[in-house]
Amino acid sequence: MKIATFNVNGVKARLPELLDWLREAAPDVAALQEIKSVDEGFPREAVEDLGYHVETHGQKGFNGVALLSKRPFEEVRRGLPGDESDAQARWIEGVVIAEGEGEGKAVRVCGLYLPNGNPAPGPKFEYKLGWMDRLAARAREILAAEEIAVLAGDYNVIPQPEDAKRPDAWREDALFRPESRAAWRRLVHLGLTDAWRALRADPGYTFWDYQAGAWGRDDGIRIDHALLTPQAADRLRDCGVDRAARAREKPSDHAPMWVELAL
DNA sequence: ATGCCTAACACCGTTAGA
Repeated sequence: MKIATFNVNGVKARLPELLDWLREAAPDVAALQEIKSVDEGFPREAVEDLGYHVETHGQKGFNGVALLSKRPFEEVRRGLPGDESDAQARWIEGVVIAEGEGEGKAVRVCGLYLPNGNPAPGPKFEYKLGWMDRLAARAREILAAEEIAVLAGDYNVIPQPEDAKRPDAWREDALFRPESRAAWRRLVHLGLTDAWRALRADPGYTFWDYQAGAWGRDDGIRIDHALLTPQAADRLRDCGVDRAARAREKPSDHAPMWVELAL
């Protein structure tokens, strides 16, 4: 089962590129971030025509997440628990039953768009760190359930210096500040596996700024991640970044990242 | 030290992204 995450930077502006990628990469499940659309504005029919079930959690103007799956969703939850006053659409999770011999295996897929947090310090940075605390709390519950689960999305965290072409340029940035990286480590150390870090030694950048020719110089950062519960990590077979999506004429500034689980 | 791009909203610029 192939599970992918893709920050599309506007699903309406990115529709042809999204559809081409879905056809070529053919993920079984895809988590989308920054759909920048309300639920009613999501181009649902075009995606359904490719054989996907669609679940959205959108808002007006910015943020917004969605889950796509070739198999129907058994259960969907919208919004990260822990703060009733949080109106930002950054979390959606669902369960799909993997195809296979005998009884199918249930896989929980959580799609997340972690706050950017700039400028730091400041209220946006505090929101980011608070959101990461709530993420850890939800991760603890998921780990306790001992499920096959994947937490995939735009984490807006550069975990380590080797995850940036120019780490010194990011030292003061909310994506790389010590507080953000410490919160990332607290999350992973609950018992999750960073799929890329587990399988690969090469950089695995997933974001290149539109500005200053970052893509042409491969001046990227690795901020889109898939974290796996032990039950999922046991089944991890492969992972990748679809760099071809970033090389297109009208790309998102992120490339899709995916994991393949043996199910 | 700042802008460099891009998308959305709603205007003919501002906010947000990272």
